[in-house]
Amino acid sequence: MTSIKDVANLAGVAVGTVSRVINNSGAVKPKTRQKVEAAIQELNYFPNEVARNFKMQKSKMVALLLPSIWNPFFSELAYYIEDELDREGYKLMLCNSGGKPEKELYYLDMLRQNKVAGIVGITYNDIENNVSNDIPIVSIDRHFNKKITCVTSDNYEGGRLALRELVKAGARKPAFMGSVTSVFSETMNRREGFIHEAQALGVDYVIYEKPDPIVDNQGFINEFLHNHGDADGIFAITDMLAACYIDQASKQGIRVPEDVKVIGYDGIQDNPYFHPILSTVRQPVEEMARMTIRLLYDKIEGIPLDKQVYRIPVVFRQGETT
Amino acid sequence: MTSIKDVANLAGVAVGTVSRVINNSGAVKPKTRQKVEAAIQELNYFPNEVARNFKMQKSKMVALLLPSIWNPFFSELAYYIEDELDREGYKLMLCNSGGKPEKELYYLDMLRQNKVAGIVGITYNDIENNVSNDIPIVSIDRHFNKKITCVTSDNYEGGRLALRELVKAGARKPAFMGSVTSVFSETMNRREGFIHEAQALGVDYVIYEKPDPIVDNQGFINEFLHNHGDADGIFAITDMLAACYIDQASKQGIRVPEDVKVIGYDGIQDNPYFHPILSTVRQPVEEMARMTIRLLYDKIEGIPLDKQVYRIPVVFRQGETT
DNA sequence: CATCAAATTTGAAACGTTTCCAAATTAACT
DNA sequence: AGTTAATTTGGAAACGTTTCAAATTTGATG
Repeated sequence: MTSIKDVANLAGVAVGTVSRVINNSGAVKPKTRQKVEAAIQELNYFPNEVARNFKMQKSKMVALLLPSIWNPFFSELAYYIEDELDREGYKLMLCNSGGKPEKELYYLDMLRQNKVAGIVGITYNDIENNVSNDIPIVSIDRHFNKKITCVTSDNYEGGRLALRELVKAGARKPAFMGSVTSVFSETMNRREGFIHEAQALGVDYVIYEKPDPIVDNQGFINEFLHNHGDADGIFAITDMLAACYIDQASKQGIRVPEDVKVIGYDGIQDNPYFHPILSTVRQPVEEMARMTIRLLYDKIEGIPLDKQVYRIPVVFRQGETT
Repeated sequence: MTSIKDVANLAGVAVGTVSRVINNSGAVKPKTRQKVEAAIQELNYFPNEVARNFKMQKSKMVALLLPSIWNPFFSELAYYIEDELDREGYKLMLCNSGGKPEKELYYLDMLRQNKVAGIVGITYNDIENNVSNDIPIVSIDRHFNKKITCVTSDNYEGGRLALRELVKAGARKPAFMGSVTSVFSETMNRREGFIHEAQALGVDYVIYEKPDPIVDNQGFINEFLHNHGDADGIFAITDMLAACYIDQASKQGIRVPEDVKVIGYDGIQDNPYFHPILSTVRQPVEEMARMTIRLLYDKIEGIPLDKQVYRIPVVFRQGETT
């Protein structure tokens, strides 16, 4: 492989000079620059990025650690994250943890060994103590501590919004359906918003939860239908759960939205060719992704951030289920 | 950062010895090994992977170059590819090209500079000439030349299968709906299989194509409906197109499957909560992903492959649209 | 205990950059 | 032209690892 040394020889200059030409650093006489550039052309030389990373002790690689890229919400997020990273010449490394704590730690270790510039983490367990201080992290939807900045949709307002929309659509006894998430998860606030708004409006409501992650959605939903057949509105903590509910409910002859109104959360239906089109609280995925990366840039450059948690407004998107 | 030298000092041995302990290469006396391991423990040392990559002039990084991870077919593929890579300690770098030739070339250049171990490419234009020989590539669904091995579903059989299923479901005049793909694209064979099977069975058929990629699906479909209102079976080249057709057709009062039978290709509906559940030719995504990576491993290790194109059987999956 | 082969260890070179100081050249004034 | 200041260039050191030839230790054998 042709190296900077070959270029220097051919151009009749020192390696340092070639380096300065390549990086536009330091002063170089126009004539010298020309010679060097000619040599680069002739040898079809391109800098060895690996050597550079090594020398600089840092790389332009950012890792995205999430449960599964297969999940449509995450794949949309990953799309925008990669796009935003590319704008500054950063590269994206993808790590599927499956939500398993041991795999999350395994990847965290690996990323440290590989000296990535930063990490975007969507993790299931508390990684606060397993993370070295010298690698910037921004997490999505998980708030651990000062060290790890968090970007999230405004879950609390989302919960309130969902409750209001259910009531507006005619529900008299709305139910929250979801999982008991860890105290670190910001998604917990969806439930809080729901509850507080129900109380503020004086509406009767139901809370139904299962440990996270829910493995047996169907069983969970059937149990709910058995115990709370009187609920006439559902706020499901994710679109997937909402869709699953509708599927199960229809098997029992329950019609949506005639008998029960349903609202999900996420807004994963990008191409609304499939039905029912969910009424949902749409997360501003693109904005979240870009903000995450820009905050990560700040951390990489050592710029102090003014907040620990950045909440981005959500909007209600009307579908066919309310 | 603590380096191999610190470990060597603490353990009272030479750096070479530490290296041999870490890599299990060469002979090391048990007693020495113990001393070294103790030192590693005490210093909490872990090898600098970047330095290693540099010295070895290769990394365990594989790039996945595709139009958009947002596309559910690709995100499933990416999931399995990452999983298979991780089994051998390889890492995945994700590159969204948007299907734009210039972006594909830009990424290819970048990957070369970064000395990735290999590339999985799902590209829109012919990258044959823009790729150096020293970096192994396996492509999915695109067959350029000897240099680039191709993994694909058995598109030809998939086309035949779709035609047969449409006829079996009662269609008298089935239509193929898709895009005129480049000659390099293996997906072209879906059309060929469709045509040949129709001819073999003596069935009347329609071929309707638009340049790839189709930007205005709706316009394309409406044009089709206008020109070929008599077609009573549709084989759409992707599930997305099938779903879009059904959506448009229903707006014109056409019922599926009563009036028209529809079959897609891909099998993207992993969680069939949404309707209609498409009848489709399911690509064996997991198998394709794993085979792709194993072939890439062979290429990385210089093992010659016996074929240029590896075709994996498809199956028909009955949904609600036939 | 002397010898020799095998096993183990040492330490320097190399990988391709960037960076920094010193040296050399050029430019700007008297 | 001579002096000084500013600009440009040269080249070595350093980053953390692996590898390899040479040196040393070990252990068996006579």
